[in-house]
Amino acid sequence: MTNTDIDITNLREIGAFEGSLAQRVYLALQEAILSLQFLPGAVVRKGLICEKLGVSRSPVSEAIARLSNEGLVDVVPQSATRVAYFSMDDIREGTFLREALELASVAKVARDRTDDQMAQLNRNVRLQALLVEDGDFAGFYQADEEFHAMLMHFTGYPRLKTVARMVSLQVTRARMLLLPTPGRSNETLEEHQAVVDAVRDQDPDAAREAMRYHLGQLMPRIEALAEKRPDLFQSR
Amino acid sequence: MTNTDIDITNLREIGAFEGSLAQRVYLALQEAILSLQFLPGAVVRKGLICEKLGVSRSPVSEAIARLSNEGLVDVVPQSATRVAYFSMDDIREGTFLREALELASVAKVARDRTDDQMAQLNRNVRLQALLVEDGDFAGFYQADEEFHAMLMHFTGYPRLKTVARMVSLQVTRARMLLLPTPGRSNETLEEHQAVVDAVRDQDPDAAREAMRYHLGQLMPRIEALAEKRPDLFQSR
DNA sequence: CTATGTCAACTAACATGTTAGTCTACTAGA
DNA sequence: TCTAGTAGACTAACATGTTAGTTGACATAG
Repeated sequence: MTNTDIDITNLREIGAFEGSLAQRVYLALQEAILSLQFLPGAVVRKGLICEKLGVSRSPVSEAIARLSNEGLVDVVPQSATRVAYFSMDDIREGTFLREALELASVAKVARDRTDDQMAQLNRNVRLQALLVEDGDFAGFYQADEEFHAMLMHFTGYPRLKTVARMVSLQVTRARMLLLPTPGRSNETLEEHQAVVDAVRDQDPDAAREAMRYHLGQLMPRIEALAEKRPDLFQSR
Repeated sequence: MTNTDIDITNLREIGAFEGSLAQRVYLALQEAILSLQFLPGAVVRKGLICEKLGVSRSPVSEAIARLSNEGLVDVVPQSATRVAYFSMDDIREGTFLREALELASVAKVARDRTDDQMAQLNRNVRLQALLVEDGDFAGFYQADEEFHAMLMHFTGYPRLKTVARMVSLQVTRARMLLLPTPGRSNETLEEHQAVVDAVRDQDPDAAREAMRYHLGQLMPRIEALAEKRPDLFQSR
């Protein structure tokens, strides 16, 4: 049982974010949790955060309420708040929900896509190829995220991206532990290309299957990880 | 432009709910909004709610923050909070998201179902048949909700039901305006039966299609409604 | 040495006071 | 009469004070 506090120095100043104080505190905390600068089990102290960020407890409370709602922290009423442990159950569920949304999206986009959207997808994938060639992993990661965001954007449903992000936050956090695997970028790129090909052909079923295969590559790698870092996981 | 306040008398006392004060206030307000006792465009006044429910502004603020997150109210910073208007865009998006989750769920359940789960589904559908026979619309509505909740529960993913509910809150609210249509209960029952049959046969594709057809019946009826009650809708 | 009961310290939850941004209504000018 | 500017009232957002529930350490009994 870790009884450690969070390392408050790993919290970015709220000046780096936009919106209301509550929103900025929320973003700062979320970033620290997702990037594992706040480790699972660490106690989140409102007082410390207020002091560090120079705000009162109100916006911090609202931020923590949201994080709790997303399952990134566990609140014990009248007692304490801790950074949530990883849970294979949560990750599996997040993967399922994410897949459901992502498959429905790509199928719809394959049906309804415009030529302009097709051009944007092509451009993104060609960018990915360049980044792989250069060995720019960080850049590739970002282009990867953009690829998926782009598909969701093309559905015309603005909340979709937010919902997809929310349901798979635990998965996102787990991904942070995954080191770049040799050759994986190349495979990822090919999988993305297969999705784009199916969208180009306006073949919803093929697009679904290509995306399903692509997404299916993640879970086994996370499961392998759970073996290596049991300290971060919680059976409950 | 309606400038009316909400009718505070239509708010149930928080004694009727469980959990923290914030949670109870949230449930009370959500109920009033979903049941259209609070009409779109009405101004939600914190002061009035505090007075009526006998709590301070803190729990009310947290409740409103959650409702805002779900899109049931629109908050104008430093100014006012209003009950959100209906929006066909939101409803269409909610329908899409709900369908994505529901189809993935029913397909999974069709694959993995146990005999015990099958028995529960059969029992529910038989109950529905009885309620239709008796013309008990309220009871049928509830059994309908339970049917869908049951399928999601059988996936083994506990958050699924919550997420599905959240993304389709606008749809739920719109459904409240739909009066029971003669003969529709019978059709609904048949559609549910088709889903159960496919699950019984452990045929994921058939289950998906049966569910897709079933869910597809709702949207046209809501669109018809938008014509009749333009006062509740907002183009934006 | 282990189990159990008590108590003090700490925290989330709640209440209330304060600030600053927005809307509206009124006024003045065209 | 209509527009534009302005001031005042009102509200959400934020700060701070208060309450009550949980936890965990320590002592005491078995």
